[in-house]
This record gives sequence, structure tokens and C-alpha cells, in this order.
Amino acid sequence: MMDYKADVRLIKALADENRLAILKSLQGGEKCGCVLLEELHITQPTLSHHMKILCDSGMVDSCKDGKWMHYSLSAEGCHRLRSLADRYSIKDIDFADYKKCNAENRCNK
Amino acid sequence: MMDYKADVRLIKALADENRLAILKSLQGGEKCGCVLLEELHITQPTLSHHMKILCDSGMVDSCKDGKWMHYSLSAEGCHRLRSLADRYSIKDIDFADYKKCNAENRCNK
DNA sequence: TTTACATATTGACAACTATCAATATGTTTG
DNA sequence: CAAACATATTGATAGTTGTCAATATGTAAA
Repeated sequence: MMDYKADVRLIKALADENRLAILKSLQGGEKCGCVLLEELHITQPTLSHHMKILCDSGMVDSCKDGKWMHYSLSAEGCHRLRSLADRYSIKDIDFADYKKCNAENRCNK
Repeated sequence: MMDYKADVRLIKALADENRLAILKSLQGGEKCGCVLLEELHITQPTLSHHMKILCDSGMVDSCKDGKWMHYSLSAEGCHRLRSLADRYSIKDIDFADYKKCNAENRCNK
């Protein structure tokens, strides 16, 4: 059996425009909350809420430094995301077989 | 700029345990609704609801055949999913650079 | 020790979502 | 045509989620 719950948790962490913008921004290097806040048009509590979701999901690492929190992409989270995309899809190279097989096994034709 | 809206639409289509189970099932070949219904513990209207979301997102193709609807994974949808995972992550091979760069540019240390 | 700054938490609310029962639509078979 | 089957739609409801204002916590600077 498959652990859909864990996958859904990761997927839901990405299912928001602001959170995608945050991930995109972190691709350019780690940022603290106040810098992210300048890039997004949301209030500070909303940013804090999104950062909690991203950190809990494992996509983002955080590192406290005085009064700043530095956020960065997580190597393991990124890896998990790509592996998830692979697990729920079919590779381009396998699609010819997939379609052929579907046509052959269609019960009514 | 990036089209986060379109990405969120695709991501949200995957953000449900039942829909992930449906995608997993369709990896084994196309199925009609009544077969999917036997595999999941949901009612028929709920399944219909999920299939609409999956089809609208582009992850699943449908093909009407008499009173049956055959559902299958979409090659383009699968491709878009993997490309999305790549776009919001950093490759394993690039992570050493990413972390080194973060440490160097940290303003307070 | 105040004051200013960075972040987190709480509480409230509107919008969205998954689900089901009931019903409708469309198709095949007797 | 009537009955049976596969799927879609509608309406209602409980649960979840994104957002903000207000406030709290923690840290650095004056």
C-alpha cells in the first residue's frame, strides 16, 4: 500500500500561489522573513503562517540567527518532490506502450 | 514573471488522497468509472467530482465509449507535473553550491 | 532599561472543498 | 418501450484554508 497521506501533505504545502513564489525566491539563495515580506504582498502574520507550512512539509529549512530567521530550500524536500512527481506519472518514453496496452485491453470495442 | 495560478491548479488537482489513488490506479492502464468506483471507498457522485477535477487539470484524459467513460493518464499532464517539480526545486548536484553560497552571503555572522 | 525591530501566536471570518443523498441524463438490453 | 446500468448534476453540510488585526515573544541597539 501507498502512503498517500504523506504525499498529500507535501503537495498541499505547494498548493498556494504565495508559497510557490516563496520557493522560487529561495531558489536564488536563503532569505530571512523580512526580505521575503518585501517581495510578497501579504502581511507578516500571513507570511509566518506560510513559512510554518513550508517548514513543516520539509520543503524549507529554517535557521535562527539572532532576531532573524533564515529560510532555504531543503535538499531532501526537493528530492522528495521530484520523486513524488515521478511516482504519480508515466515517463514520456513509456507512453507508447501505455496507449497501445489501453487500446488492446479496452473491453468494449 | 511566473504563472503560479496555472501551477497551483495542477498541484491542487493532486492534493487529495483519493485522487492520488486514482492516478496510481490509472498507471496500470485506463479504467472506466465503475471499475475505479470498486477500488475506492466513495460514492459515485464523489468519484465523478474527482474525475472532473483530474480531467480539468489536464492530468487525466477521458474517452466516452457508449455508456462508459474510459479514463487514462495524460502524457502532457505527466510531463507538466515533472517539469513543475523540477522548476520549484534544486537538483541534488547543485545543492553543494547552493549551501556554500548561502553561508557566504549571510548578512549576519 | 527603554526603544525599535523580526518573528510568532491568537482569534475571527470569508472562501473553498470533499462528501453524500437525491435526482437527472444518456445508453444498452430485454 | 421498459428496465437496468454508467455517469453527471444539484443542493446541502461539515471541515479546511488563506487572510488580517491585534497582540505576544524574543533580540539588538540607543
